[in-house]
Amino acid sequence: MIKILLFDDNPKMLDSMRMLIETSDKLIVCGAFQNVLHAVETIRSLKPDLVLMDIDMPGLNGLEGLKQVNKHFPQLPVLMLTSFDDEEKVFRALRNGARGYLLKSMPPQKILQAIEDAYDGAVPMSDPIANKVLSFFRQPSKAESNYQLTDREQDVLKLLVEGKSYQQTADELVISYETVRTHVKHLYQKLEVATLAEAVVKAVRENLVD
Amino acid sequence: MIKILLFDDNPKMLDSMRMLIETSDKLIVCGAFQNVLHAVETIRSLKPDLVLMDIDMPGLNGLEGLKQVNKHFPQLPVLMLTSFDDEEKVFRALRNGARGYLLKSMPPQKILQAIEDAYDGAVPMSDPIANKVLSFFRQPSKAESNYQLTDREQDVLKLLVEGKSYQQTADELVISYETVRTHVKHLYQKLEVATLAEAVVKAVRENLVD
DNA sequence: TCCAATATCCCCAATTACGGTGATTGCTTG
DNA sequence: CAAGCAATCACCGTAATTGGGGATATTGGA
Repeated sequence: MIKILLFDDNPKMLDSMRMLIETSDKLIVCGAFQNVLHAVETIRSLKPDLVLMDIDMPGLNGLEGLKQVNKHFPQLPVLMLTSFDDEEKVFRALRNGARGYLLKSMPPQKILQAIEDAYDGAVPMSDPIANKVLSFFRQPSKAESNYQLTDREQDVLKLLVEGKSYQQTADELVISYETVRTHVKHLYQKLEVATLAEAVVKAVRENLVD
Repeated sequence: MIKILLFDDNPKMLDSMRMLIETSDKLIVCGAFQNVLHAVETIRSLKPDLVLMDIDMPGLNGLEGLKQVNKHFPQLPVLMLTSFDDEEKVFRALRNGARGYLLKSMPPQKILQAIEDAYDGAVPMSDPIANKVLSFFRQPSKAESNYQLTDREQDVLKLLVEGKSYQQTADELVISYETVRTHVKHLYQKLEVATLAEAVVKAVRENLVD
């Protein structure tokens, strides 16, 4: 049996979550509270296997609760549960040690599954949340957006970033040294730099290559 | 029916994946290839609903394939499939538009579920992968520098990262060209690199200077 | 069809970086 | 005090880069 501890400022939500959870024969609610004021002591005495926490609570909110819990019990998985997929809160929660992030709009069966999965080491996230996380990764890759580097120029830049010399780059791309030089000249123009060091720094900082 | 296109250099893996997938009555394999050379044309003609791609392929590898596919068909979900959870590759894949990242060690039923989920807009990731992503958020990659760079070495490195030449660096620090060279030699030893480009790339990637 | 962009290749000359082997000074620590 | 380290400087020779020219071939559009 997985012992669950609930935090949600809304008593109705607390009740319906409790009922939902107890439809599962693997899960049991070991406590349910409307605030996180005594979360740490509560956890110490109830020893839950997992915490389900609403992020939008008045007073000491879910994020603070998460931080405290994570500080004292870094191994205890905390699932955040909320009605809105506020991007800012999602990332703050993940930064502060949340094990997953669920939307209340998720189908009840999926929520139960997510709890079990989280207990088993998974990182359950509602689809919209997972996609936000994904787009977070995609965003920094603004390659080919500004500088209009050609495919070949990117090939050359990539190898130079890896520390290859012009000659090594030429060999690897099976072109002549002089051709590499030409591409480099163009790269310097486009990137508005004058040395290899500047070029590779810019490439790394702005994720121009992968 | 969800049409799946497979890419994997290992023909046995290709076969077993095909068999696995066709045990599902919602999925069908519309093509299976050992390389990604003609991925774009293949997709144009077969019109798959989802692509399953091995990331470790010789020649044109999975990452390149992913990039090409994503460039031409940004809406087409691509699931990366691999044997090893190489952190670097995981993040590159996510940056380059992968819809999810699965380990071949995942239970077959979970893989099928992951494919369906991905098609429905989810971002399936094997547990170890999801946890890597989580830890990425928790620790904003502060590579603990135990390279033991001295103050002066850091001064020099900083200026080189800014694109200065040895001579410019010497002028700026009011030391001789030869002294800069000495510091650089030490930097190369400590950072275990052999060229300026490698050194500055490492410095930027690991936040060795500010 | 012509033009622009891309990719390829070449030469010359100047500058810069690299590897190795030194040395001197001053400061810290056992 | 001796040993170690950081910081400074020097010489030699080789390798690599940069900046200035110019050239040809192919391709996809206007």
